Amino acid sequence: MTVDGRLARGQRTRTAVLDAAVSLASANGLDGLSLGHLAESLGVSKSGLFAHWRSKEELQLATIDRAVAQWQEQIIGPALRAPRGVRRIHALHEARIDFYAGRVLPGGCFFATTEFEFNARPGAVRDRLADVFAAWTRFLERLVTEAVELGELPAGTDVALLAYEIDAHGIAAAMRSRLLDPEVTYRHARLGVLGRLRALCPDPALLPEGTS
Amino acid sequence: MTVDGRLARGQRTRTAVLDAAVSLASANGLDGLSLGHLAESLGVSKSGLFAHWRSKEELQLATIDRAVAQWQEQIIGPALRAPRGVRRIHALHEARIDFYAGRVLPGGCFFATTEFEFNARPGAVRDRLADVFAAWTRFLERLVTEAVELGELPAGTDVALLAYEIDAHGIAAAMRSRLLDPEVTYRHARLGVLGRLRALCPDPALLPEGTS
DNA sequence: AATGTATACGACCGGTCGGTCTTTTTTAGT
DNA sequence: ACTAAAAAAGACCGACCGGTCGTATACATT
Repeated sequence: MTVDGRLARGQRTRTAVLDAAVSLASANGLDGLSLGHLAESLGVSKSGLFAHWRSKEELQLATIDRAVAQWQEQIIGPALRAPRGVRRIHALHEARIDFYAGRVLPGGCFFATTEFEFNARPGAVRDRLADVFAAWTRFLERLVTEAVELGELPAGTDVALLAYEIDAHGIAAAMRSRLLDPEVTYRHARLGVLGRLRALCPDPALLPEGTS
Repeated sequence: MTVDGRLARGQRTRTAVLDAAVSLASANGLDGLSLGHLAESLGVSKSGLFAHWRSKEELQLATIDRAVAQWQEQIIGPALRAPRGVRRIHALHEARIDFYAGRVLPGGCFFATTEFEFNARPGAVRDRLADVFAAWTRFLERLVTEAVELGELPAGTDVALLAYEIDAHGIAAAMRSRLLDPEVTYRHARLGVLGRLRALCPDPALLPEGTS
């Protein structure tokens, strides 16, 4: 342990370091995350980080895992408390928008940023990101499939396409943090998926009011 | 001039360098574009680049301008050859998709990549990118406004929102080059905007067949 | 062919990066 | 209070970055 208990061994402090890493990486990217800057922002020497993670890549992987955990706690969790079907899809989407709308730091979604960085760079980080995205896609498709099975969406719904649309709308909302009108971005994110669901769902009472 | 005439002064070779810069920057980002790598890929010494551009930032700005020129030649131009209204909007969207679908290099859209990089980094490059995006948004909104004025879209259409949707669909198509199913990406990009226009346009004969 | 000039090149500079190593400080046990 | 173990700190390394400079070379003119 350290003098002031700010960091060092122990799971609690480890996640504190990773939370800072997620925050910095969301703004500057997982590569742009300099170990020196990270250490400085934590009030720690750079070499101290190497006591807990052997290399930068290992810290990057741990950072991804931490971001996934945050994602599950703050987005997946609330969505699963809504009833199955289109209401759960809608709740998930709202949770995503709230999650990013509440962010003070620029850079938008951690995963959108890192995806751009490692898109064309093979390696362990890219593989991990691919796994995360595959799981996220499967989760979205499962939610859409459930809504179809409940009769809340038409039987012929293109599950993969609708899941992609839901995802893409949220990504677009997260990525344009500065250069475009944030009010339009917000309207697009809120109304895009909602309007799509309302157009497909035969029971309008399941979704709140709103036009797209 | 050089021995083999591959580059050096003259507008033609200058644009050749910038085309290579656009290509590399699309994959690795405008910052990740190392002057050493760019020079090596062109068979030129790094210092030779500084004879034509004083600094990396100046070359980055020139690269942006070159990408804009490519954009106008290959996307804006074909779209303007289509009749005003929803058909022009659709033609523009098709040209974008074809443009990126034909790319062999990964990384997707040059502007999407660079936007992520310079989103939160003030400077001349960010300002230039902001200008490009503002002009692009104005162009899209003008196309939508024209379609409304022609009666091909409802009078109450939310121009800014629809323009944003058209843009976001294309961005989403360009960005997910590796980690997600490209076939779904393509379907989403093709059918998303088309379905949106068909839902809004009272005259279905103006648009090709297709479901979303 | 000789010469003057423009130009491309290799070497080099300061700075930052990820990563290692040695030293110093702090903690825990007796 | 003394010692041993653990850990944080800081100096340091090689590699790479953007950028500069002196030099060698190839061209154009006469």
